[in-house]
Amino acid sequence: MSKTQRPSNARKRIVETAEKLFYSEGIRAVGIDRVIAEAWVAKMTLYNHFPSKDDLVVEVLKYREEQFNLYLRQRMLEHQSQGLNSLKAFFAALKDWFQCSDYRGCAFLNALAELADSNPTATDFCSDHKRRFKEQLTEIIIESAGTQAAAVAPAICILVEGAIVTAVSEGNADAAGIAEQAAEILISQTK
Amino acid sequence: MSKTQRPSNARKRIVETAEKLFYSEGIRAVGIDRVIAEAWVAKMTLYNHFPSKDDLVVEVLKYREEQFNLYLRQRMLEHQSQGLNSLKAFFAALKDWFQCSDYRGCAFLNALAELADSNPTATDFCSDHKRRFKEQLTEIIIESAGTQAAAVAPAICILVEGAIVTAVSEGNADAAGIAEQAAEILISQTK
DNA sequence: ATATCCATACAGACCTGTCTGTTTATTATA
DNA sequence: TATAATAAACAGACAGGTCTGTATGGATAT
Repeated sequence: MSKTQRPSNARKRIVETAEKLFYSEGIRAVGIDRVIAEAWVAKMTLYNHFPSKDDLVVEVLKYREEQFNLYLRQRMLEHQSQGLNSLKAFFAALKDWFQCSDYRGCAFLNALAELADSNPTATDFCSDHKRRFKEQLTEIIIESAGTQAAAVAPAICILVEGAIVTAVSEGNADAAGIAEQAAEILISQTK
Repeated sequence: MSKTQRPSNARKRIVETAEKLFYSEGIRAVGIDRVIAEAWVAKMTLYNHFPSKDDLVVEVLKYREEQFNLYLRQRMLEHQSQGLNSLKAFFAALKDWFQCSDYRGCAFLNALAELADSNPTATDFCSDHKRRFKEQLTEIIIESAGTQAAAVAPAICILVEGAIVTAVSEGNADAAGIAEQAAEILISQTK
């Protein structure tokens, strides 16, 4: 435990800056020098907090998961307060995300794509994230459509993953609405 | 046009080797030296055929599309000869693909993820590929389920994209069957 | 005899990670 | 309250390696 600033200010700046750069330009495309320059931090400060870039990447992914969950939850609450059930609110939040100017798909799928086997801790975390995301989405489905709807939860999760990547390749947010309509049809089949 | 070997043997080896390495380890993760070493080619031979690595990447993606189309078509024909209609044959071929030992998702989505804006020609080609893929799949859907099924073609395309990435993050081919079931439900709704 | 290909060295930039030493700010002690 | 000790961050040079791309010269084959 440090005695000066407990959650070190520099460390926070490093993670936030790296998250932004890694997501927007790619992990391999961004060097340590870029991170320390834009975080206004000395190189040794970074290496005092993180043993290596690979370790920084893992911390950045953990931070990204937290921030992403916060973002999605907050957007969902917004839409739920306007009368949408939790599943509709989820898809509305998904569309909000797709429409962000800096949207570049799922950070964890991107990391899986570019890191391959070079950073197993990071890629394992990405797979774990996807499992957690699937569980959360399944709960949302059950909450707004009943337990019998759990039968189509895996299919809806696949729809959501497909919408995420389609929004990237097509450059628009149309996939959110299409996936939502399909999800509703699948759910209606379980009743 | 060269007068010795028209479709130069060295060029072919370069593209095939680069395709294999880029797909399995990532484009940025593989340097030119790796490519020339494993292709048994001199560095100048590579740079005589391709002005830069970015240009090689584009050629590799074009080659990948050809090879992928050949693979999928061939697998589909195999399954169609066993009595499956074209859509069922498509999903069976998709599952075959997922089960390849070297499966690492869609090369074009992976390239979009790691190249970002650093190679616009390549990323444009990836988006174009996805558009072509969507058109082909739509034709398959119409062929095996009728023109009215075209209404759910965009949703089925999203299911397929989702299955492709889910097969990566989950490390198995289950998503193929789940996506297929969902696609059948969506199609049955159009009748 | 012309073009392709091979082998190798090289330039210059960039990469991760280390080292040294200075500054700053908080904490402990006199 | 003044001072010493401690810890964190800063600045910047540096090592060793890898990257892309170029240059040179010799081998091979049509």
